[in-house]
Amino acid sequence: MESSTTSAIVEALTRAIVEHRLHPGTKLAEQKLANHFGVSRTLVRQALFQLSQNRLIRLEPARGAFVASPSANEARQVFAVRRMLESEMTRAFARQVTPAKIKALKDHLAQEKNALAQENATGRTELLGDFHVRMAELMGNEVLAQLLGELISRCALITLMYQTATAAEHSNEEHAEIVKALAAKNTELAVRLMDEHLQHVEANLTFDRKVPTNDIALALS
Amino acid sequence: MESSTTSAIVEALTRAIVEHRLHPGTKLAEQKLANHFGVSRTLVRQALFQLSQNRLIRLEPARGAFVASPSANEARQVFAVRRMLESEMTRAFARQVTPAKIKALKDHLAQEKNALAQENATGRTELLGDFHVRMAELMGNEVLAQLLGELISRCALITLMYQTATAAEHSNEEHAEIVKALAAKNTELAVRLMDEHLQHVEANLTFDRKVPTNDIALALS
DNA sequence: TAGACCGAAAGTGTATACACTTTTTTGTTT
DNA sequence: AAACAAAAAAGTGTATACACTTTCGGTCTA
Repeated sequence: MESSTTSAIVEALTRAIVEHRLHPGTKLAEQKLANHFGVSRTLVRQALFQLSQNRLIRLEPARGAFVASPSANEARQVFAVRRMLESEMTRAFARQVTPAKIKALKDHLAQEKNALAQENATGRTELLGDFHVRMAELMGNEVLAQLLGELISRCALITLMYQTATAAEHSNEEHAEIVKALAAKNTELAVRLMDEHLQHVEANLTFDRKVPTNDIALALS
Repeated sequence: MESSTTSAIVEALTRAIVEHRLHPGTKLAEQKLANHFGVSRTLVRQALFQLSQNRLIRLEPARGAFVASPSANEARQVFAVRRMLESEMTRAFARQVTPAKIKALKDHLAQEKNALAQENATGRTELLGDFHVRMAELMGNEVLAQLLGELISRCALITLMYQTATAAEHSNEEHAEIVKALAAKNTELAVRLMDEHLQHVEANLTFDRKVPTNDIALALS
């Protein structure tokens, strides 16, 4: 419709995929997207390539782009990596914890509570993921923060698809407990809580499928 | 010169950057690259975008592509992440170790020794990095393997630039010790050795600069 | 009716064209 | 000779053109 840059297209498609307006397997034809966004295929192709790097779509040579359908197995692998990475991150965080950092995390917890009240599935999941990224940022390690962000967005599709509202609330409570342990400088408790937390999130994912629309124009409107 | 696909361009440029035929800050003009590879700018742009995702180059809007110059600070962050990730990976590996997996690692150690003898800096560094990726693969976690691969290639520029031959030999010995600890099912020893190993690698990086050529055609020839 | 074959339509992959921006060169002024 | 300005050159960003591949519909055949 209106003029858009590549990153705008990426964002629009990301939202549509992550909010399940475009469901796994849907074909994303370049010209249709180009028409919809009012740009040439050139920009659409750039956007699609970027999305394929984020694993939100998969690019098949000469066949086109399709919304990704991450497998349960991949989800398990992602969570295994997160557990490895984040338990150690928690330990490192505990070593260099300060009152200011605790405050920053508590502020985030408050935001989470807000989002939970609003019943908005997308914003909810995003903020719950951000808690983990926030920790990385507070440690001053941008590489870690970015990596974790990618990892979380990589399973966002799955998480979003299958996380229930009560599970989300549970997450918030567990985050709070982790912060409490960190504030008390109880390193090993914090590490254990983080590990268990991630196990819970993973365990709460249910791998049934729903059937959303197939129509690109409708999904993006 | 001859016809090439996008990935061929990516590889050629990667090699040139990683082997320091193209040094940090060098401008990579699209048309010049296109002429050199005998393709249109379209393919070159795709390759450049891909390289920017790998952090080997940085893309400045309307100004072009430049070979990246990773900072010492970034290198430290990358290594901090690797220590977090890989100490836990080692622990997990120890839990599910089998004779076959030990054999696979030992085979890799032999390859490393070979590469060391050949005095080839690039192949050397590549294989030393692969040891870590190999472990991830043997655990059956592709996500972990890929992530680690990215992480290692991300600091490949730095590692390659600053790692000496004796440091490389030291790495090989430390790898061997790690494998020995794993074979003996001494989990905590293996974890500690891995952590120390990464600290050693990091400590051995020296952040002085050399001054290679600036000429694209020459560097790629 | 199922399946193979053919042609049209749709779609992707690469090259090229052109507008706009940045950089370099050149000429002028102080 | 240094500083500035304007023009030219080089380069990037986006659109379009066209070749080649895949997909789809229909027809023919067993």
